Amino acid sequence: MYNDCALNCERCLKKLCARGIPVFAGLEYSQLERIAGLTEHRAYAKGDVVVEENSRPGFVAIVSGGGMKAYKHTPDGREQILYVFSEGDFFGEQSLLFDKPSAYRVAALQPSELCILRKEAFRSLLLDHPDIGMKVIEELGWRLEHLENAVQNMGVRNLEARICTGLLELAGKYGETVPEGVLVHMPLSREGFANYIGIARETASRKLGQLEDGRVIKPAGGRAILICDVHALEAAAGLGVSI
Amino acid sequence: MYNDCALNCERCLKKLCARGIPVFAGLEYSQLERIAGLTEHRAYAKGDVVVEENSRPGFVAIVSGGGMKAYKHTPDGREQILYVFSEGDFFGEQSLLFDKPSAYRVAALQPSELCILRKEAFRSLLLDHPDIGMKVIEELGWRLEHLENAVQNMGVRNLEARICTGLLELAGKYGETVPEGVLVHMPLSREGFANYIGIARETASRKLGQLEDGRVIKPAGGRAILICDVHALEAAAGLGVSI
DNA sequence: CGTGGATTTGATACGGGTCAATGAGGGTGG
DNA sequence: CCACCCTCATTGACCCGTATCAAATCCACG
Repeated sequence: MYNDCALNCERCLKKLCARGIPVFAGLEYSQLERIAGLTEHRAYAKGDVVVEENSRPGFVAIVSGGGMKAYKHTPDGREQILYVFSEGDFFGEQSLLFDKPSAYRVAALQPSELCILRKEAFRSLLLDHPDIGMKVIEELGWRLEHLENAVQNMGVRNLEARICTGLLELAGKYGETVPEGVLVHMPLSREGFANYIGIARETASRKLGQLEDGRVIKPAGGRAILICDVHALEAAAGLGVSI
Repeated sequence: MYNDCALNCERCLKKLCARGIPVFAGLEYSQLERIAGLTEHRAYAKGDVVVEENSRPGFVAIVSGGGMKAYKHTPDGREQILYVFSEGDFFGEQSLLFDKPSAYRVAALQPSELCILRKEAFRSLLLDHPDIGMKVIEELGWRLEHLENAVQNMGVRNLEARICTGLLELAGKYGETVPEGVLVHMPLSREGFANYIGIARETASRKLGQLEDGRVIKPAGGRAILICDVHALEAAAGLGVSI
């Protein structure tokens, strides 16, 4: 399932500092050292399940490398991706205050590393550092907004708007501005992307093909996509999402 | 837009006590008195808009009577209901820690009353009563779970499952057990219900008609619906939601 | 260079949206 | 007290959009 990781605390600590993990932003180096001392490090291979739906993980995990998908699945195998987590994101918020079972499964999209804080450790951190609590609440607020948008997308908006919104959303997190436009390093396969926006894999292919024909996007090797015409994409997305 | 309400604090205080508003559960009577002193009371008529999408309300509101819907709407008039708030629920969490614009509009479903706490007042309450903060986080956790389920419903589940899940969900909040089954006092019109689960009004009618034919539900006057066969409904809902 | 998985493309079916007409309440005014 | 009207809900017919099934092609990796 997972390997106790060979990463030493020093490396993790560097990461905590260097990457500016949001929930720990603003803490002193010495405080980060203390946190690093509390964390356990685990590495996962692609496909490994980190948290099972309805289980009580008992820890809060911060992604220190790679990426994770959080998804719900039906008995007939259809999966709906709720979140994509990458470096600096955390999950396991169910363990934060009261032990609620996780509403979703979390699995690694790539070989990944996690910093794990057992719930007791995280709670004691919260007591000592109210800032962290604030950051957590802020993050939950963003997560709510993300889902509120997702519900609207799936409820009342057409396929094209959903694709474009999904692309722009991922561009915001995984995109880099280059002279030709915005280069998005997609964390998800086509199938994953389809499961993220709630459409069929084939349909995602088709519509992305149309966007290519319209010179709005261009494949850029591997999973990368170059958004050539951001404005067209935003117009098609229709409302309220910008990179 | 709204009338400063003739309710006196005494009545509001009684409500705070009597209804056991979740976020204030566990507080002393004297503390509730202090809160009542901080609140402002407003009454709204059906259809009144309380918070506009993208506005910064600057307050946290607790529903003390009636009901509210929170929804997003597209330029072409389609609306997606995200939450239904009734007595004891709160909204305006965007003002909690940082002034984020509201991601949705809130409007009264019926003549309603709100207890309004300006953000400064609520923040000072949070400082004095960490319990309230915990309750707020807990509530946000439930709200996340609600949306996570909604996203799955809209993404990968068929119409019947969505209707049944929606009915069961509302039954949990607005249902009372009677000898014949569960009597649900629907807070939403047919159109509202359709907008809540993300389908067309007509389709909702049709499928509810089929459920009546199958003796699963029965109209019970006005908007009320009697669920005769809870098990059948749960089976059709398919997964994970129980009253 | 070969193999297997992922992606794209094509053809078809059908769920559910849309439009249009009818029907049921419930409040209002005569 | 009844009739009317306005709103909301139901019912039916139709058709578009998207899922599904099937096959071809691409691509990464050994």
